[in-house]
Amino acid sequence: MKSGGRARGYAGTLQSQRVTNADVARAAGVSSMTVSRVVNGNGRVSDETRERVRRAIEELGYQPNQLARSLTQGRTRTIGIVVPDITNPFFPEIVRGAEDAAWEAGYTVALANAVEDQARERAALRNLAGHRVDGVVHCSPRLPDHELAELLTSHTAAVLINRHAGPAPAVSLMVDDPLGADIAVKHLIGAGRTRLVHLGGPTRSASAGYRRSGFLAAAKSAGLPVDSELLLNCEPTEEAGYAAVSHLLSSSKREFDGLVAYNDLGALGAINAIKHAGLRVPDDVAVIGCDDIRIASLISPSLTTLRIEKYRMGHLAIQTIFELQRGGQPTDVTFKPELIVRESAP
Amino acid sequence: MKSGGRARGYAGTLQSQRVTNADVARAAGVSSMTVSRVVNGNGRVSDETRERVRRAIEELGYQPNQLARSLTQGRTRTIGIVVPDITNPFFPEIVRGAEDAAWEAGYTVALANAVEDQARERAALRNLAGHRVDGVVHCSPRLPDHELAELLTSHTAAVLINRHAGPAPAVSLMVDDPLGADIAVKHLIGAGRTRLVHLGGPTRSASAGYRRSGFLAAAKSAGLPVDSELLLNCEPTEEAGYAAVSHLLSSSKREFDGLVAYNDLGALGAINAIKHAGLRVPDDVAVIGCDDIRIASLISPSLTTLRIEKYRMGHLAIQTIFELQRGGQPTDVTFKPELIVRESAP
DNA sequence: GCGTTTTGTGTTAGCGGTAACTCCGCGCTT
DNA sequence: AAGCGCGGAGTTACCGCTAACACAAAACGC
Repeated sequence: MKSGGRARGYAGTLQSQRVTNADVARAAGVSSMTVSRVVNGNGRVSDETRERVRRAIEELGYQPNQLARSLTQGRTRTIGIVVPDITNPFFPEIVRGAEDAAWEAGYTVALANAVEDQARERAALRNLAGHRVDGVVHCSPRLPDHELAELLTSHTAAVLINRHAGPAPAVSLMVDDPLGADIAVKHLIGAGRTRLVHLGGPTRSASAGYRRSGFLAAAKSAGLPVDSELLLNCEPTEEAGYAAVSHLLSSSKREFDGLVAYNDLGALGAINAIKHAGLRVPDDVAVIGCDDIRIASLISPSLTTLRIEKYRMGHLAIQTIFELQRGGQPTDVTFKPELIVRESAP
Repeated sequence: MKSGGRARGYAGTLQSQRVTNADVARAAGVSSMTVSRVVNGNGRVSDETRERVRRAIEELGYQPNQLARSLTQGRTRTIGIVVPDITNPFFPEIVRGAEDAAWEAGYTVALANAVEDQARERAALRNLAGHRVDGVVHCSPRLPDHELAELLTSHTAAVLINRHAGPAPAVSLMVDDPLGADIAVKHLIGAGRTRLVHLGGPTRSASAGYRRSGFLAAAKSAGLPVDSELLLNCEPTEEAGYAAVSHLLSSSKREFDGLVAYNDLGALGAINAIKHAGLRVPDDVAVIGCDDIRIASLISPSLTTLRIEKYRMGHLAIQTIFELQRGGQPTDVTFKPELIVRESAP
């Protein structure tokens, strides 16, 4: 990086003084109440006056102050979204779905990254509450149950993604992890694989827990022995997956022919580690991921994975917030994962 | 997707009545001004009183209303970020960098997707202005110069990423596209490639324009003839890149041995199209992308590409906003791309 | 023609904070 | 003893907007 270009003064930008309701009123020769009525389209205003006000608004470039509006109306038309890390490709689609839904309803989205750091996650939730967001969508919360519950009580509406609400006053949008694990394990067994590795996610992630127990249950019900040394845990990244599987391969316990990963990123790391060790995917080890992020279909071998409807989850999350605002009692929703068979586990 | 789970009443969540400044004051037996002073840590308050107020805040779970605060102070401690599409892997890193920088300073981020739709981009900018964000970071704006300039005047501070400000009152953070194109073209020539395709981005994207002219200039200075039929344009997605290159391959003009893409996603599509046509990368066609998104190193063949420091751009964007707030005159900054040589163009 | 509604608009009072000023009492000069 | 400075509060007004009520003029009913 290097600096270049020219300096830019800002004198011209500092709006001499923000145009207010009252300015418009003065210009149009009416009271500010009338302006408010025109802007919000409620109350009675004669056509003639409305036109005059409209023109004044136009000329002055009046832009209602949402802060003041929110203060009187008791709602901000803003919704907070908390994600562990927006650079994890699982989340942008959720956020996009959420933003689209919010947008359709004239709402704004405030985004916070928890950064796999409980303190920041906590602070983010508090901060959003301070900003009086009308609701929060919290993706894959890492906070312990009781703390999460307490923090959510200061929000008017909350939706959790990938986490049971437990004691928390929230609606949950879940993925059917046991089902997903069952599908994955059965698929591998169907392909003749019998020694399976489970590459799990971070232990503080609830969904990592759900997926691991789903894996164990599925293996058990299929009559497959599970070697505890083949149960790994790592951060949800390619690097961590690579490291974990490399380590396993370099140990004595390198005999396995199938691997189920917590997420696609980890699966990618696993595949690279396996290749690096001179083994082939899927010939020596078949790999199944989870999430179906974009990249899954683009790598080679392309990744067999459990597809999760991320966009729809995000979209539904916002609509659920709205439903809560209306006083409705939306129920938890569980999304069924779908196995997308590609090359890594045909 | 299927519905399940239990209904959740919200009776317990609706905070009976939000705790205000005045409530705390009453509980502590002081005036609300004193509460304010304790919260903000300014003004004089005796240790004893401070302690009393602290306790009251704690007990009541008081959370200052940022709206009211913003209204009196004339700033929101919120910054808006507009991106074309958060699901394009180029942007999450920028957003993450920005959010981290904002976070460090106690700021909140409001996110808007322009969705490759000018109307929505416009509306997003207006909406953020209505929310009185203290500044906007606008990534790859697609709006025409004059309109962009006008919309930005209603913001107190603006930083553009990947776009020259032109008449707009904003600071720009740019990538040195001519340099990047030059590096890419020279690299291909160095590898003996002489017939190059340029897979450009959307025509309404400014950076697409910069990169195309950079490509043309580089080719010219290298004495390479440029066939206009080898100059393509497409949306910045894998699908579009695939389609564009497939189309080219199925036409008569299929003789080319190198390709420079507007972005990595397009490059991926191109590679898949080339493979699909029975050709090999890099043997028959060498491909160079741009951005160095995560996936670039994970696919096969791994992608040679121009690395852009996305996180740092996002981080710097926010710091530049702060600098503008302080009345500074930050200059435009140009980031130098770095060629990361991988398998697709060794 | 005189109440009664309807219509169009203004007035008032906050929403929850904080800036700016005021006020009181005490110790310290001189 | 009068004056001053200062620590530690409280008062007032206002940020920009809107809910709720008030009220005059016009339209209506019989």
